[in-house]
Amino acid sequence: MPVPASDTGSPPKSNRVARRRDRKVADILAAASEVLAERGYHDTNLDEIAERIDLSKATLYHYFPSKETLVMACMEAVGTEVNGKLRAIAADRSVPARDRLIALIKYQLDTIVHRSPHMASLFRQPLDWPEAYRERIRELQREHYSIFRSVVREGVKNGEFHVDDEAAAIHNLYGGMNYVPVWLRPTRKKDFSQMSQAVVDSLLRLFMSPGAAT
Amino acid sequence: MPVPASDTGSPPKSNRVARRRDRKVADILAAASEVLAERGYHDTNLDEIAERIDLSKATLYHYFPSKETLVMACMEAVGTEVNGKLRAIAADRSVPARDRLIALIKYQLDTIVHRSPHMASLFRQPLDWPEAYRERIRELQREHYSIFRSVVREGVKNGEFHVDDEAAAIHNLYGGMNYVPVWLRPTRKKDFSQMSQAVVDSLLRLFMSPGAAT
Amino acid sequence: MPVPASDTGSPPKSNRVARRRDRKVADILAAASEVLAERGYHDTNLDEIAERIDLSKATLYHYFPSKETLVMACMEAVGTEVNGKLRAIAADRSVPARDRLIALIKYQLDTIVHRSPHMASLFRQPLDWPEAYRERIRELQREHYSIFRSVVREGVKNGEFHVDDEAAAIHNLYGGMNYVPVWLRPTRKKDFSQMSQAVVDSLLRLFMSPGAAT
Amino acid sequence: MPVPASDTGSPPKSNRVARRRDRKVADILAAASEVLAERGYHDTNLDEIAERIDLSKATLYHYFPSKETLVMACMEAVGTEVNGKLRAIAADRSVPARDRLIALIKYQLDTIVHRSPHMASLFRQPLDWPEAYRERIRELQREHYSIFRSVVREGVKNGEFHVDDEAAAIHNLYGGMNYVPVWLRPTRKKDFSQMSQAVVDSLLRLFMSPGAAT
DNA sequence: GATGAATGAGCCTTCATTCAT
DNA sequence: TATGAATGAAGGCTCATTCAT
Repeated sequence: MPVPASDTGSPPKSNRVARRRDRKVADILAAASEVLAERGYHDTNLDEIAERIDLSKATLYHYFPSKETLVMACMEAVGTEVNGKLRAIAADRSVPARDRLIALIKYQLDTIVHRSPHMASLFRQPLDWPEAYRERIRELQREHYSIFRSVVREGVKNGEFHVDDEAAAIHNLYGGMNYVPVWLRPTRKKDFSQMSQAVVDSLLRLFMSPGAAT
Repeated sequence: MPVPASDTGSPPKSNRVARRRDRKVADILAAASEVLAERGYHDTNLDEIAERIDLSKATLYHYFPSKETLVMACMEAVGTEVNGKLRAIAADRSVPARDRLIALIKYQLDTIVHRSPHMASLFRQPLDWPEAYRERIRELQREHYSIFRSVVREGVKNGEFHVDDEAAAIHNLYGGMNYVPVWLRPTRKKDFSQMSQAVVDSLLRLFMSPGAAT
Repeated sequence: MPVPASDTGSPPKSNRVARRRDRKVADILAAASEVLAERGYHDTNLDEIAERIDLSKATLYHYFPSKETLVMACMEAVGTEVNGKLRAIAADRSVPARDRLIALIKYQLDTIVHRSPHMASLFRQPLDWPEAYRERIRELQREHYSIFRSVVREGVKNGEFHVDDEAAAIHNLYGGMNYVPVWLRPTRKKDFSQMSQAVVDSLLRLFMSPGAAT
Repeated sequence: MPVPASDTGSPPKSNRVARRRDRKVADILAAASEVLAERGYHDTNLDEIAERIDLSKATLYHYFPSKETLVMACMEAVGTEVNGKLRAIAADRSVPARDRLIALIKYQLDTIVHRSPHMASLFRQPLDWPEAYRERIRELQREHYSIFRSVVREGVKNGEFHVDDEAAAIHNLYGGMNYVPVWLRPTRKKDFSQMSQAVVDSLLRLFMSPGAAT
């Protein structure tokens, strides 16, 4: 009674192995992101990541050739996921630009608050990384940025938005959206989610021409 | 004999000594701030600070009992200076709130860009420090924040500004003002100074009720 | 049924298996020798050897119980091969001792240069190995040495050679023959092959009584 | 009663400190050379060096910025000392070239045997070092080589020596002189010193035209 | 037999901090 | 006051070896 017809030599095994490996990689990435989010890049050490998933530090090197690579993988994961979600939101032209922008902002706020601002700050800090990584990060940032910009532009084009200086407006949008005073976070998560709507409303003013100041 | 009348005997010497010591402390603080601004907290080590002022690392410990203390002193210096300047601007009630707010924003933008965002990020990163320092930093931040808030409130009170949610508006003001993507800074200093006015104009919309959207 | 008469039942299979195993062992040995020759002992790791023959590192342990054993096997292979060839050359008494010595030297020079001096240096470096291996290496060296010595002795006996101190002469022969400044090798392969004849000629002087010095 | 005229401010202290430092550096160098000689480069670790002179490993970094630098310093020390001594021997033109060559060889033999062949092998192994160090090592080697060559040339010029191919002759001289089968060394130190004269005599044949072969 | 996974032990290096002078 | 010297603790990385599948 040999092997069922549906199964063939190595592929199945290879599949299983690959799946198992992928799961492990995902676990590591999750743990690493967690620690990274809690401690920031410099205070994150491989021992802690390893310990969280009950692995030896050396084993991490079975999956990632360096700390840098591991961290970069975390950023890649977060970056592509976030950009993907944002792109999906931005792409639905049946929704008014304003509403899409609101959705984008809310998603971003949620991401920042829940994934922790540390993760976000990884994208802004000039770590001494190999140029290849730097470039990839910039790429992810440009992508992220361009999603917001595209919706803003559509809004401007169809009269939903009015800006004097698009770059400045988006700069401020970015700042407001990503501003999370890390110090306060642990004790004020609730406040932030409550403030969420108010923050969004306020940010929208950046894209509306001001009325009379009385 | 330029000794203060109230002191006799050793105090005169003590005075000179104190002056000398204060100058040294100032030198150290300046060097430390410089390195901190250039490299960021984690890439700053005492050797480099000491070397810049031609001092031995061990000597630093005559003036500051720990790296934490030294860095904290830098933050204290910057924080009180900035807060002082801002307070002076905010205090002049002869100037319309709007103009004062503009001045505050511009000063803050300049500070961020010229003192380097690294210094600013020190105030946002959750270093693993003793609670006493953490509290002092929060205090400086609250002070800083309250200056902006006071001017905003005045503006609201006298009808210059209109906000739906003061906290949200100031949050966004803060974000926009402090947002400096560290990655891009070195190559885009010019852009930032050029953008300065546009950013200010855009931020002001946060405090003006939006007009008709078409 | 190509089974040897003496074996029955499982042995046939065992035979094939053994052959297969032997071939694999040979492959591994070849790869290991290659890496050893390229990188030297300390810069050779099992991963690289395994990779070259498209095998898992763990699999190496099916054939060799340790890195030491594997390296020793390489040395055994090289040692016995070289000693075998040399012995064959030395054994042909129809050839004058002098010509045989020349052939021996040339063969050794070729071996050093082509198999790389790294391989040769394995025989000279005092690796922290179990005494058993050390002893085996000494044995191979003694064997190697004795081949040269035997030809030299024959030459001395039949008047082809003249030496004052056989041991010293052979020592110097050895040194000259095995001396390959590793640093220079990659860029000077040509020089070495060109120098080959000159080196041999020079070495022969060790075995000829000097003429008048003026 | 202030300071004696002969003593001035910092220099004396600086002198003492420098002396103390120099002594320590010398101690470290000695210990490092010892370990290097016993174990070879790859099996030498900083812990052992530090331990031998009762220092913390971290302290070594007070004197040498890296393992490489420390090892290089050892080589520099040995290289310059040996070259210096050899140069002194070679320079005395009142002595026949032949006698000077004998002295050179004997000094080199002694050096190899007493400082251990490991030290010598450092000069021949292609460690993965920064090019700057590689170049310096080559320089020391060239210097060393040129000393022997210069004496040989003088000998050839004044008829003391006869060679067919100078390069080949020196190559063999080098090989014979530096050939010390490390494996055997610990047990045969005596043999080597006894053989010393015989080896020298044998090597001299490289520089004398062979007489009739009977 | 083959291999992915896991790891302990070890190594080089950094750095804030202490201390004797 | 000033500093050279010293160090413990920690961190990133490598590698031969083991083991379950």
